Amino acid sequence: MTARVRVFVVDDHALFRSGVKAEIGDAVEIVGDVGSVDEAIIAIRATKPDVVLLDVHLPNGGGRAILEGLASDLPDTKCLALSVSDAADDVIGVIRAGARGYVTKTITREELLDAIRRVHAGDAVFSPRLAGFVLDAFAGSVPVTSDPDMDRLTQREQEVLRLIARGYTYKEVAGRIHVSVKTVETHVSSVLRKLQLSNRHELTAWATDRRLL
Amino acid sequence: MTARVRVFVVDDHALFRSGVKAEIGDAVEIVGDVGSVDEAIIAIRATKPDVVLLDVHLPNGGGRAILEGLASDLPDTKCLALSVSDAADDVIGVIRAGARGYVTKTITREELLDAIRRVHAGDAVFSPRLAGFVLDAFAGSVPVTSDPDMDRLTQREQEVLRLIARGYTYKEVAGRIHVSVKTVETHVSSVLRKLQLSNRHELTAWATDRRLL
DNA sequence: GCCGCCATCGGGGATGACCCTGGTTGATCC
DNA sequence: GGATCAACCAGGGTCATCCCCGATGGCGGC
Repeated sequence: MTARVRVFVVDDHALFRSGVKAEIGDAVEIVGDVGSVDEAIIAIRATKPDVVLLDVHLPNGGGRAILEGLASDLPDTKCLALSVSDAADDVIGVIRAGARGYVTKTITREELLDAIRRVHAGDAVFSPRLAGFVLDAFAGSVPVTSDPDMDRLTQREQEVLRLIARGYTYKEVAGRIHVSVKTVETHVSSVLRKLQLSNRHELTAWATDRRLL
Repeated sequence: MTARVRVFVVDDHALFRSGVKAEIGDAVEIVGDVGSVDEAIIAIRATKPDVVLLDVHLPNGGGRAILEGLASDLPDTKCLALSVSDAADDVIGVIRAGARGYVTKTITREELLDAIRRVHAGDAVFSPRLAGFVLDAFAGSVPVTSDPDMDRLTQREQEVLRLIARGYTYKEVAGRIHVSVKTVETHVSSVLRKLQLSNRHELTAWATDRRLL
């Protein structure tokens, strides 16, 4: 560790930024810290830090807005998300936007320093429990079929549901499973009633939500 | 570590399997080891190990074939890929198929034991350098898109598009933007024509695809 | 043997979706 | 001043969607 890693801190709580500086300022070089999305994009472009510690929840778009604002302008600047949240959506969203790691604020000083060094070295760092979210989302992993709602549908109803949700008309579904349009209507009715939906658009949304397509 | 982790080893080189058993057999319980895809699927179903050490390159489909063969039958069995290859395609392929980690064979005994324990605990484990591949593929799988297609739509058309894609009826859209149903029809027609779509279902799919909702 | 559930099919009807051919207004550009 | 375009609106038609009422035959439980 000849040259200290140059770190930039983005968090809307000044107290938290002070804390970070006090805790790790001796081990890394804090080149700047701001509390808003707009300031962050400008200052990060200017200082070109090695690593950005990025709060996920910020006014005006959060950490994702910064990642998207920077786009891929700074290939040598890695972003490490640092958040109180361990919600899957937050993790996946910020990783999708380009963060190279995600750790929660419960992290210790040593763990944070290690995470910063590893991200700087090109590795990806996660609080262990969070990595699973990313893998699940990535594997497109879905199936885990135990769907109580889905189980209440008959085989035929599930078949029709899938086709309808993909946007086929009743006529097309009828042709595809070789029954009359009227039969398809009956099945769709049953599906809508059982799932307490009111039309095929809600059905599409329902299916998309569960990744049944 | 009261009960030892039950580990199954799949690798087409018997010598390597012997090596693994000799190295870590004292710290974990090796419940079986085989050298082919077919044997692996049968034996893993039978022994229900906690963790499967899985070689990526095997005759007849490799580690992916085993992951797909097991599907999600064994939710409590985690697979850790163990390979000589550090090629991005290998890493991504096997993770997509459902592996919970990927380490190279250059790993030390202690690191391997740690990886096994962490995978067993539900974490995801990577040789540091490889994690980047997964993130790249994941982030890259969704282009952030500034939309040339979208730009060809007028302001009003985009507004209508968003509402239609969310499943609102023409009447509801009309009420929401305070114009007549006929006007909505006109806008929808223009949108469908400009985007070369044939109905509102395709429009929903189009919008979902670009995450405009 | 009756009852319930499933899959199949039908008539009729109300409403929605989509297309076509029109029209008016206002802003902008040359 | 004419051309162009966005935004607005209308009539009329076809087909899709979704609901109401049925019906039949099969299959399994009690």
